[in-house]
Amino acid sequence: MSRGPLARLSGPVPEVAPALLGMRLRTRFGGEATAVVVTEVEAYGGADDPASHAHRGPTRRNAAMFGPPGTLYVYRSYGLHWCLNVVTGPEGSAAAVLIRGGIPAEGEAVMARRRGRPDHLCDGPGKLAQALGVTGEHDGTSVDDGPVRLSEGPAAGGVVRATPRVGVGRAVERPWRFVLEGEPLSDRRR
DNA sequence: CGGTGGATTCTCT
DNA sequence: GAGAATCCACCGA
Repeated sequence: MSRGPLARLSGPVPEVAPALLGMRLRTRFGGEATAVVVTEVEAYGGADDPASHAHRGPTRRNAAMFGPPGTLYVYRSYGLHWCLNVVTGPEGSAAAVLIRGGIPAEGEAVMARRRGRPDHLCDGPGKLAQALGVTGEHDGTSVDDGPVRLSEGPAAGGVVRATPRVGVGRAVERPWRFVLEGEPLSDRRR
């Protein structure tokens, strides 16, 4: 991966994460395409980040985190939800960006069907993965040429706000959650 | 080899 | 605002 939209995946993860805001995340399964524009992300480091799944080194679950930039890392959360991350690399460093929220951009009806409701389609990491149809079977695939792809989104004009990460007790001093301000993220507190 | 708790979400009060 | 639902990787024994 050397050029194109994915080139911005290279660099320190706290800098790469906000650069993903405004990008388009798209899936297509069985002829049904869905996509969102990313509006909320969180950066996670590797061994140096006590809040990261990779903090204690490679395991079977987090193996994808150690892959090259653009690798998808999908894990199960609280036993029932899937959460989707994009590895930023460099390979072996296990840095990744958790996609926490977005705005429906394509296939909204399909997303609503998968979610079982017409609203709150992707305003949370578990909801976003469900709406896009992303599950553990996509863990380790590439957002460059896999079933889940990241591409240039609409011109991003919003202001980026940085806050502490959600649900993370350790390393609270790192404001590694980034939100595209002014977007209709409804009732999200925190 | 069993207990534990999490980068969450939904429903009900 | 609180509690339940529900899985499995990880840790301690």
